[in-house]
Amino acid sequence: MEKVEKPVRVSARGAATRSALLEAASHVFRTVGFDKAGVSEVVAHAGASVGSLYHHFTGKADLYLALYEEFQQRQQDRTHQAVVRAREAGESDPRRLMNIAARAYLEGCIEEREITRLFYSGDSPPGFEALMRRQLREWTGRNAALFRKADEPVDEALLMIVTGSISLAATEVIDREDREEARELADAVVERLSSLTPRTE
Amino acid sequence: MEKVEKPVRVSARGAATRSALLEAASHVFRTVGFDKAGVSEVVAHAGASVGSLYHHFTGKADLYLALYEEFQQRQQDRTHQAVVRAREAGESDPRRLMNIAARAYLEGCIEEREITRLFYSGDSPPGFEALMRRQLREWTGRNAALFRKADEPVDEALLMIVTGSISLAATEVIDREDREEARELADAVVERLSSLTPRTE
DNA sequence: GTCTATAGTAAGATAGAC
DNA sequence: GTCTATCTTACTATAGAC
Repeated sequence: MEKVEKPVRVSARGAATRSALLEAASHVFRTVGFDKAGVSEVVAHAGASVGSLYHHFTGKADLYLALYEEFQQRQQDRTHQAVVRAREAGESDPRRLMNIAARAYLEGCIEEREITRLFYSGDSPPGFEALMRRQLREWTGRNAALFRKADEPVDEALLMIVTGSISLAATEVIDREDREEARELADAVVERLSSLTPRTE
Repeated sequence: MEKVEKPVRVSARGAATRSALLEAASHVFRTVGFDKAGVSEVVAHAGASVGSLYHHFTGKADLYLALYEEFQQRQQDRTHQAVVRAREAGESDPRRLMNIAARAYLEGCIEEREITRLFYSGDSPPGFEALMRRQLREWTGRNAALFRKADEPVDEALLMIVTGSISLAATEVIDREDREEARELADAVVERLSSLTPRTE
């Protein structure tokens, strides 16, 4: 089966409107939350109209999901690059690589904490929680791959512990106003995890 | 300031209606989800009317929250009793007690997995996610108290790891159709956690 | 005090002109 | 591609019978 190319937007005006809508949605959602946010507020901030919004997106929820997809892509790039760099530096232990990826993910949350708060707030369109759970499982899958790549047996329970810990840590670090404080917390959790992971049974 | 007694419902018919509404809401929410569920569907299943609903509850969200409060109370009873029983059996190690409480919580999720799925689905009224996070922090606080009670320093990172792991484990065990399989998963995670917790640094 | 029937209201979604 | 005006849906509130 062949991958169908997504129709690339060519109109300069169209792209600008779409971009402005995303920017406005990001601002409004972060300010008043997804549920309370009105479509009219978003288009007002974007200097566009309701009809425009429904031309570029299928609705309010779609706008939210587009913001999340962009964020998720950036996060995946960050963690992927961190692992690649570590590998190039000679690291090959799957547990260490997993922790490096986890730390990079948390760093991304801290750097983009404003928008991250939105996604972890629970104020999201219906079905978003399920989407996040799927992504979390994919992440677990990629971590399992690190073990297989190193010809080590996959420690399912450990994967769940690491994944769960990082999820909770993410919600905690974005609550810290001071970024340095947030980094200390992230370091502490990852450090503690890495001090636990070497254990074999 | 004085605690005001909640007015106890005296009318037999009223109590029955309220009960029927909760039962119906539980069924409808689990079937079609909170968002998609209509107030009219709920009252139809309950054999009541919309006005009745608004007499007993402030709205659809209140109905959901009432169901959650009942669930949460049962869960707290379970974990509390598990800890009390363990203490009576001579257990005093805060790490073991924490794990016993965690296992009891997961057992409750498995026993009531249908309703638990609803609360962990993310399809909830606005603000519910924030409520769950508060409760999670309270749980962490009670675990911290176990350490203080035993005159041991509180290991913050460990608390976060245990809390995060159990949260994720909860979402996983309720997905298992087979309860025995779910119990094995719960055992594995708690087992792995307890094999890690004795570590001191 | 409890319920039925009905109206109000707000906001997301759509149609069709430009 | 963009916009204005309109529609629809479903939660919310209330009047009044029992």
